Parts: sequence; structure tokens; C-alpha cells
Amino acid sequence: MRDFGIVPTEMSGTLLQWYDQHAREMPWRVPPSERLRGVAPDPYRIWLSEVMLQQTTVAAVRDYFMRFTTRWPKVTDLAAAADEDVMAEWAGLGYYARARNLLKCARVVADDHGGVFPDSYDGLIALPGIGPYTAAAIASIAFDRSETVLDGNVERVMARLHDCHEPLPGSKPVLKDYASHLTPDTRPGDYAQAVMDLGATICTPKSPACGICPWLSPCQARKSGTASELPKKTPKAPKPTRYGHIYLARSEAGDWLLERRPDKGLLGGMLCWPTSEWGDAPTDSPPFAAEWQELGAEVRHTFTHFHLILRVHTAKLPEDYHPDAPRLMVSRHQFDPKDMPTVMRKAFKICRTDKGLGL
DNA sequence: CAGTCGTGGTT
DNA sequence: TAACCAAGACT
Repeated sequence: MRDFGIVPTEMSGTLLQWYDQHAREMPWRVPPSERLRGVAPDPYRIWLSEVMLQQTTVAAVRDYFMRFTTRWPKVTDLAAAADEDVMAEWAGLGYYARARNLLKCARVVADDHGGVFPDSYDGLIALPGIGPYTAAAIASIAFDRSETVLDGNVERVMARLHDCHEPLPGSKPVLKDYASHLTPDTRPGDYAQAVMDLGATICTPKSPACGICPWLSPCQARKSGTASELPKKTPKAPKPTRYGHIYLARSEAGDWLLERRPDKGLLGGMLCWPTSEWGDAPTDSPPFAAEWQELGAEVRHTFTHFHLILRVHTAKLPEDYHPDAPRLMVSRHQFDPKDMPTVMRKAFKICRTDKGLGL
């Protein structure tokens, strides 16, 4: 480990002082002033927020967190919820495996741990949907354990502190080692949140605000003028475009033909409209025989690793229609497109704004 | 281990 | 506008 001319204890202390003055407010966070007074965070709320925050911005999580905790105040409440209600409440947040694992985890905690979260890294990482980052985050923030969080923020801060030019993800173990040497024994939770706040507000990806950084003096990349180039990353493959068809059928009574996607794979467990397979040249394969009408507009959506273009088809759903496939269903009365993933909401919007289609 | 898995905001 | 990015986990 390289020497900064400053001992780790002083560096973590400097950052904690900065955090005491600049900590951002979040619905799940206990501010440093209250923490110092002895107020402890609710492990359920820390867990829920950390799962929601995986690859997701604080701004996007806020409202979802408030709705979840209002509807399910305790982990036992969530454990008792119906799968479809949780998936519907998660709709729009993305990475839907998180919602399925969230429910699995809540039920394990409720059924096997008496409704109490494990208070150690090892106990936490054994739970569904909790990986190395989230286990360290919950252990430090909720249980005052000196565990080291390594997320995108910490990786960036460590790469710059040490002027590390080895590209991610290969450099991850080294960066983790750097980070662990700075993790303090006191206030580990506030420290973890402080490094992430630093990365989110000052040590930002594009134009870091080095001039006001509490770690300006020990930063090696700042010294070398390479801060804005770090961390380096291995280039990623270009996104291909896939094509498909989507079928929206509604009855005179206002019921829709819907499909529950299988638990595994893309949009797993989510309520959608039926579609064809997605690929280079998909075949038009409607869910039932009818006079389907093809709309001019297409649904365009970009997922993590491909672009999708769907041709929109509409038809009238017969009043006496009964689904023949297991995962097809006719909507309940309280159906709402808000319960569907974003790509499906786009299809609905196209349908609704298209004039003269009887939908 | 490299691929899979969403979405919205920023540049 | 297209690429990049965000408190990653799972296979």
C-alpha cells in the first residue's frame, strides 16, 4: 500500500468531518447528528434502500422507498405480501430480479430468523439479493461493523487517490484493498456513506470538483492531473438491435389480455402484454386468431445490452374469450399500466394516443 | 468469468 | 444523439 504522507486514521477522520457538515438527506438515512446522539437506523429500511439503490440513482429510488415502507412498514409485512403486488409496486424501477429476491429475502428473514436481520457480513451475504456490496453496506450502516463497501463511487475515489490506471473490473481487488485500509473502526457506517457521498457529489465521473475535495492533498491523480480519466474501464460491446411484435387486445368491457412473464430472464415475473419472440426477423404470432390491426408507430426501447423495436398490433378481445396458455390472463378490474415495466407503458401510450383505433 | 439484467438523467 | 453512468447480483 502506497504512502500518502497521511495516516489512514487521519484521512477517515477528515472525511467524517466533511460528512458531518455535508451529508445529504435521504428518507432511509439517520443524519450524523442523530447518529452521534445514539439514534440507530432500522435494518429493514437500510436493507430495502440498499437493494433499491443497486445500479439506481437516489433520485429514482426516493418515491419507491416511500411507497414500499408506507405499504409494508416491517419486513414481516413485506414477507406476507402477494408476489404480484410487490412486482407491481416495483414496476418502473428496473432490474426486476431484485424485486423477486427482495421478497425471497424478506420471507427467509421472517420465517427462518424470527423477523430479525442477521447483524454480520457473513449472515447477510447468505441472503437472496445481498452480494458483497450490500452485505458490507448493511453491516456497517445498520450494525456498526467495520466492513468495507466497494461500489462504483468507492472504486472511482480509490482509483484516483492512488492514481491507479489498471482498468476495471480487473483492478477491483486492488481497489478493495486500498479501501479496506482506510475503513475506520469507529463510525464505519457514516464513513461508508461519506465515501459514497464524496463520489456522488465531488469526485464525480466527468468533472470532479477537486478544489473543494476534503481529500485533495493526499490525492495522487490530482497531483498527476489524471483524475478525470480515472477509473479506466475495459470497453464494452456495442448494443445490437432486436425486433418483435406486441399485441394489445381489449374487450368492450375494458378488460385487457395480459401475460405474466416467467420468473427467469428479461422482465421476469412482470405483467406485460403478449409479444412475439424478439430477434433479427421475428414472426408475427398473435396470441389468438382475430383481425389484428398494425399501427404505424413502433415501440422503441433500450435495455442494458440491446435496443428493441416492437411493431404494435391491436384487436378487439372477444367477451367470451378464455386464455388457453397458462401465463395468459384477462385483466382484473383494477389493472393499471403503472403496474407494468416501462417498455410496456410505452406501448400503451402509443396505443392511447393513436386516433381512431377503438382502444 | 463474462454475459445477463432496466431505466432515467447527463454529457 | 448516442454513449455513458448509477449505493450490483446472479449465473
